[in-house]
Amino acid sequence: MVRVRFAPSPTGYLHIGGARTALFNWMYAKAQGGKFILRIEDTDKVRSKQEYLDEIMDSMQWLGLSWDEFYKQSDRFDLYTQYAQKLLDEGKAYKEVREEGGGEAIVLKMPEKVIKIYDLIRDEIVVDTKELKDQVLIKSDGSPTYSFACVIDDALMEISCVIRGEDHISNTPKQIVIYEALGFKPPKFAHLPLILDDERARLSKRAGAVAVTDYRGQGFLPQAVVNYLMLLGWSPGNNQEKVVLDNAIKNFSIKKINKAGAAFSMDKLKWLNGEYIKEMDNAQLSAAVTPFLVKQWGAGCLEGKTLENIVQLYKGRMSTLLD
RNA sequence: GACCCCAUCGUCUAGCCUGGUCAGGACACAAGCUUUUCAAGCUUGCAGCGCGGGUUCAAAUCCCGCUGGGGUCGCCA
Repeated sequence: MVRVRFAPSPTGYLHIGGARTALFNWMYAKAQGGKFILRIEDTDKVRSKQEYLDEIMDSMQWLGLSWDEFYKQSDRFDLYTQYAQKLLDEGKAYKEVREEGGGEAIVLKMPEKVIKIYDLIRDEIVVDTKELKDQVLIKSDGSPTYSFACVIDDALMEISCVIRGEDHISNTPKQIVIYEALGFKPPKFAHLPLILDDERARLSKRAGAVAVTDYRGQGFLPQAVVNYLMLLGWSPGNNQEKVVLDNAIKNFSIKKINKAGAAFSMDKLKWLNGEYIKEMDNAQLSAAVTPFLVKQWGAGCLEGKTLENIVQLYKGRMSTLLD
């Protein structure tokens, strides 16, 4: 049974890179007849915010990425503490008193060995634990660290393949050590290439829109965003650009995902969006455009047939609903 | 800096695994057609295997090195 998850932390809005990670997980689950799990990694009590959680779920729904199961790590703190205690009892971890502020953290001893990661996209990645330090499992405030909670949840939720961004490659070996200490079998991994801006640097705010909601606000259709995102690092083959989602799912294969980072192109997204706009009928398009008109000019400025006629006129030249 | 990942047109990519098709498509760009004009549409064009060594009759494709880019080095996730 294929079980995959998307695990955002509600410390910010859902950005376009996260959205693609979610999309690939979702497509893989659909393609394999598996389950797609949304797990909120809200172990950082200070930075996690309800408004971000709402925005993340809202963005995913807008994109059509529905989940089969839902969990929040903040509901599961007892579990993490239990497993940490177990490692303590087995002598695999030790307590460490924090110099400032006090409090005891639980830290995993790093064994000496060579770790092999099996990555579906990159094949085998080998790392010597000599490169790694002992890992904090439970912070001195009692909350689990990212890696510890992540490993326990992935194991307990029986995640078959962890599909996440390439920025997580370097903490994969640390996590494998935790799996082994706990006696869990590590899942498969697939590390997605990162989405870069037009200067090939990591996507950041100055590159324009980053949040999924920004694209929504700028008049992009969810189908276009989804279509564009799946083309970043993957191709359905046979020279298709405008992809029917069901066909894409049918053709989806993790092994065909690219290894190299992909630069985000607003031009191509706009073109795709225009293509989707052209195929909408006037009534649909009028309805889609109305919220933007209301926002700009107030309610009731254009309605019914008049709007449909105008929309008909402009359909060919629009690349976003804002136009 | 250390460790890890990566490398096909400006950009996204097909091709790479199982060497032998003028390296294919798309966005952008340019020109033309069409159009009262602008878009759209159609046609055409421009443009690429980072470099150097191997292996081979033959390398974008396999191997090594270099260069370049990216990622990670938190009691953040």
